[in-house]
Amino acid sequence: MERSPDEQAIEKIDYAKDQVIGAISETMDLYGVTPSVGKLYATMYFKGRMNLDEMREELEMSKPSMSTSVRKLQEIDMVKKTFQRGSRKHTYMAEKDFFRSFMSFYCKMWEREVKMNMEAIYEADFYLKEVMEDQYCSQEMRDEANEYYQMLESSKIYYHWLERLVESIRNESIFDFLPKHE
Amino acid sequence: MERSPDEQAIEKIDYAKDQVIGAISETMDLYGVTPSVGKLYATMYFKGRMNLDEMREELEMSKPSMSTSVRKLQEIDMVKKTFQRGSRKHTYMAEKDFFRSFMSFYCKMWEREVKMNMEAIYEADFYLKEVMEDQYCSQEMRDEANEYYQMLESSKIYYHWLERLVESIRNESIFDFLPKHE
DNA sequence: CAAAACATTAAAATTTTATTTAACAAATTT
DNA sequence: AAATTTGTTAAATAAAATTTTAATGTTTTG
Repeated sequence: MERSPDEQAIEKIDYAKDQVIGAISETMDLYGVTPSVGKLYATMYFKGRMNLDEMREELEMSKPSMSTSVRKLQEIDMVKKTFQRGSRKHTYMAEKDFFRSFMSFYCKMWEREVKMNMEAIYEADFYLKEVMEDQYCSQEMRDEANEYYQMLESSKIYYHWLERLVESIRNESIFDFLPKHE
Repeated sequence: MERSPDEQAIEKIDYAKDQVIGAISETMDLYGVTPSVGKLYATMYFKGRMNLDEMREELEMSKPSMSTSVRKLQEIDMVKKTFQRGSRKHTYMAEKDFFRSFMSFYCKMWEREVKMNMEAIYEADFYLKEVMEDQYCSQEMRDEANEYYQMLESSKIYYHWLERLVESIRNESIFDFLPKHE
């Protein structure tokens, strides 16, 4: 069975793409997505823009599944909705700049981590202080409260650092420290 | 029903701890662990060292469950095995320095991301180059191969940057740029 | 070295999460 | 405005992951 040079080329290109698609979707668990969502992103990475039917055909999955997957990808800014006139189908495009995905994702996540934990700490601080300052408590109780208070106090250093890390990513000053091109 | 100052203090301290435990375990999805693993870590965070039976009692779960949870936490360096003589039970201690957990976890993950994707890219490059240099292929094929090649080429910039980010965390030069204490 | 204590693995059960089919809603075109 | 196309939600199913009970292995102690 003879194959033309172009037919061989198609095979090679597909193989090349599959390698990269596999690696991307496998490492995308870091971004908290399932393998199939990862595979969708990686597939879109090699395509211009896609509508839901094209995704469904490419991944051989149902349309509602594509709908939810693409929304998850939009939430973490890895896919953008594109406005294509002419067709009335919604079209989407993968964010191809990994720096942007990185920046957007980790900033969001780390901000959430800081916010939730700081709120909890402030609440906890209030009650721990009450115990620490309560003259009618035993010394043991006040010591225990103080111990936890100090732990939380030192964890604040980390959360503030994380806040500044996010800031340095948002304002891109991180790239002064670590340039994109070395 | 009268409660003594110490009884009230216990309640307050427990409430304070629960706030923080809730926040930590809720945000620990970032570290790719389930809520119950997160809750175990957060619980251990407030205890000195614990053995499996103490964990089981505290979280009201089975022992094998604690065994697997604690192993997961060890894998991401958030829990260390401690050697306690006297008792023959294994004891474990939570890593309380969030900087260390951060550094260890993200370095490992990002290194894995770089390694897997770079390997895939090198493999892909090989086949894409073959197509690009094949004189018998149509121009369209060669162009397509080249297009993908360029995409991968530019993604390498990101992976190399990630590599340097990991390095700066490992050698702690990141803290020259962003000191722990601002 | 046998018995006891503890931890881990294996299998089963439960729960959760992902996916699909089917129904519904929204929008566009005729 | 009716009909058609498209997208999303809801309910049902399937798949995967977590948790438990039961069995096994390992270490320590008497």
